[in-house]
Amino acid sequence: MFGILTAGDSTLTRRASKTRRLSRRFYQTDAASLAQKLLGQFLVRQLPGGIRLSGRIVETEAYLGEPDQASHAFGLRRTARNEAMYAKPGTAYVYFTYGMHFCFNIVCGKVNEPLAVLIRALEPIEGVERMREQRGPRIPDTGLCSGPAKLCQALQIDRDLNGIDLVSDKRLWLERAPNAGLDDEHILNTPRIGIDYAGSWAKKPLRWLIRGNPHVSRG
DNA sequence: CCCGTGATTTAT
DNA sequence: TAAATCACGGGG
Repeated sequence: MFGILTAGDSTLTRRASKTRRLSRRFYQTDAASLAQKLLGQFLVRQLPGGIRLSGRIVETEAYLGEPDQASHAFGLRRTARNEAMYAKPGTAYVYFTYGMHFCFNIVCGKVNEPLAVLIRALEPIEGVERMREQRGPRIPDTGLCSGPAKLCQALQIDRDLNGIDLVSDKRLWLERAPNAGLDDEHILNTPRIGIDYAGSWAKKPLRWLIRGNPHVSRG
């Protein structure tokens, strides 16, 4: 208690973060648009004990719901697992897969319109040493959050955060970055990863990444 | 390339 | 109830 504050945890930083949090309006759009708008923005995790972790979003994928064979909500499939996809824009959809991994998505569009953006990679910014404790002591910065399950492990995102509102929750939210809103020349658009089963939808270019960024899951 | 891993979904 | 699936990651 009453310890010296580190630079990253300063009162100034925390006050600024309040005014920069992304609002409901930001998420009220289609998944492809949101996926691009998210590049360069900050994902922030507040841990119990006051530790703040954050990263800059460098890779995203859009999942388009009803018509999208790769979406958990394909054909408006609605189950206990994907219920959060039908909630309001700005809701977190966190799911568990392969018996050991979590993935984090941001719901967009409108209520009952199950659109989402998968966050696939971050450039670690705050709390890098804490992330290394979560992920492994020898992992380089470029490997800490370079995949959808890696970033969940690094930021301690699990099923407890499924369904939370990113506009108001105290544990996880997004912040507007000063220099986000990248020009097209700095963005690469490719097919999505790991959805070979999705027929013609497997080929659609619904993945976006910051060109040349070393923190992405694959070049 | 292979395979761990177990919740979730889908088929009987 | 049983079988198949899986928006992954780590190790050859």
